[in-house]
Amino acid sequence: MHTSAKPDEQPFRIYTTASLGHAVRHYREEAGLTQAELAEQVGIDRTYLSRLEKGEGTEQLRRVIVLLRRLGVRATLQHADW
Amino acid sequence: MHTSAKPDEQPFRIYTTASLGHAVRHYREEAGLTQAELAEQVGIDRTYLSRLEKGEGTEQLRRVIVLLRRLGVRATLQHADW
DNA sequence: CACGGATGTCCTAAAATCAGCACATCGTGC
DNA sequence: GCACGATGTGCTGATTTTAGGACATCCGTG
Repeated sequence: MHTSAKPDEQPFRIYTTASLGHAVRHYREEAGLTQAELAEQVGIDRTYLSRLEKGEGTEQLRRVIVLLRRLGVRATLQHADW
Repeated sequence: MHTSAKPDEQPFRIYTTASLGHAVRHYREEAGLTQAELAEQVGIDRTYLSRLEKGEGTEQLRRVIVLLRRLGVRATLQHADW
């Protein structure tokens, strides 16, 4: 018990807004939150979160970042050319 | 010449819209593109890209994804809890 | 199968974003 | 210092998104 707590999970790769939605749902469920709870905690509407998870793709980045922070998820960017 | 081409770069961690802006600028410059060129290639306005790189934070995720794809950048999500 | 909680979806008004122009500023080369 | 390309920024209208309510659907559980 000195380095990592949940190391054995694959990161999600985000290609589309739909894949973002899947990831958010995964982390939300893992956190044991309902849509209503998470939405309220980050100040967005529940129906909006529902649509986001379904991948409607109209999200504003600012809201997504708040959402991820709340879920303890880190977003990283790196070269994909290999 | 068998595995990776540009392996020795640190990934960018995205905490805020400002850090996204920095990352986009980094990859754009690395690609040798001007704002006008990149903006035109992904179908957004140059002034909008300028503001995005400055971190104004009002972007829609859909546009950001197109931008990253164009720059050959991969976005990933993973647990940050450790 | 009735109930309750969670989620999906339609609709509208209200709010926020984006494009595009004009012009300012910054760097660099001459 | 001037010219020129690249970038920053204020502004406005047109477009798009979001909140919120209402209701449907789905799924466990008793």
